[in-house]
Amino acid sequence: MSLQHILLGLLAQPASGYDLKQAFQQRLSHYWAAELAQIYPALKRMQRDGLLTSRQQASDKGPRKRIYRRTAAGQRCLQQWLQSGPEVHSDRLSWLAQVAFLDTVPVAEQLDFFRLLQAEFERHRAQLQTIAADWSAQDPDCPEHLGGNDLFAHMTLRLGVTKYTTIIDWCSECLQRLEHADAKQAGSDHPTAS
Amino acid sequence: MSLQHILLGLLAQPASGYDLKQAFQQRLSHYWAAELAQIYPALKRMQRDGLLTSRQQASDKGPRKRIYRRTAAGQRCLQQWLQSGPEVHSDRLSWLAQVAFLDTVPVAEQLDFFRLLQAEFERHRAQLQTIAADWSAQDPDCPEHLGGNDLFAHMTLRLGVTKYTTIIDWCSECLQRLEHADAKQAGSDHPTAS
DNA sequence: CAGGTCATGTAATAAGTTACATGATTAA
DNA sequence: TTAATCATGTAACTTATTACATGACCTG
Repeated sequence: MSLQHILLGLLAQPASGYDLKQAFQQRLSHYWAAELAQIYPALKRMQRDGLLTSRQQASDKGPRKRIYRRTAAGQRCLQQWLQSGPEVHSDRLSWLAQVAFLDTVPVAEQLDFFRLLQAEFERHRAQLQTIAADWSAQDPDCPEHLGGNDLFAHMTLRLGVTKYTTIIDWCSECLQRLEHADAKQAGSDHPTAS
Repeated sequence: MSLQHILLGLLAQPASGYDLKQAFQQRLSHYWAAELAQIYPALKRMQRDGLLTSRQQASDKGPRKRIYRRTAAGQRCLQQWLQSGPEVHSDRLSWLAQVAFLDTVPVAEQLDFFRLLQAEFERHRAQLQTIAADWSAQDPDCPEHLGGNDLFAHMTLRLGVTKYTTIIDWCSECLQRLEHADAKQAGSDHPTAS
């Protein structure tokens, strides 16, 4: 159950469930998502288990918040997660499963599929590049000399960009292969007048 | 619910639940996993919904199997899935979330983490490369002239290899950055005798 | 006859999503 | 005053994992 550990990680600063949801969107959106309906019960459970404490606090805007903070046990739990080595589960990439069965639709739709996929990942990459640009605008010699959490945040950002680039390039390659195969096919069906 | 659609895709040839589990391991393992405990009920439900038919059949080895095959409705359902465009959900890469919080452990463990991660993905890549090698051993001019389902199977294989390579290279980069940052840190703590 | 693989299932639990319900505060 | 945002939660449902139960058949 990684959600618990991720919440502990995000709680380096005390925060409410609502704050944490925003942190997910801002910091982890391209590799983890969580709904409020999942976050609130998780926080409650973690408090019950002694990993967190909470107290209510007036907000600058809107109603009172319930602010959570890690206990010493919460700290330990986070450390253990990180010290237990990387958690690599098998991915669930349904779009890639779709590719595996794409031979059951006509070529025109195969091409559409890859074009849509490429556009989708170009959007994803653009989002990350915007973040990266903001970052280096604020701090000119950015990739160097980053310390503490910023270093790791930058690493995850960088992997995101290169991973999306890998997929975008692969889409181009697939499109070329399909066009090539399609041309050969058309050639044998309808040989030129010669 | 992609599992249903993936099962439909795998059922290009009639197969039993047990056969399908093996197909998952052999064909989709690096981007989708499914347990028998998930497959059997899914097949039952799909038959109830008219997407599949089944009949019992003696096996060459072991007890009788229940062989499933797609109905016309099942075919249509698969086509619709593919024609509805790529299904891109946000990934859940807990190891990447771990990286995001790695500033809370000592440098030595940060290094260990990336070394383990790199080794893990090197294993993954090696698996795929074995498959790719078998493939081109059987068929010398393999990447060219592939048609039908083989073309798409080859595409997914290729993405797997390049994606793992991207991650492996990124690990090297991260290790370098950490060693560099650590050297600077050590330098300021313990300046050389000069 | 013991251990392995083939083969099919159920039960209990965990994790995640969608929909619903409530209410405060603030800016237009 | 009305829409947006802030804020917290519950209920129902779907999806996925782990553990358990059963039994046929085959090899040594």
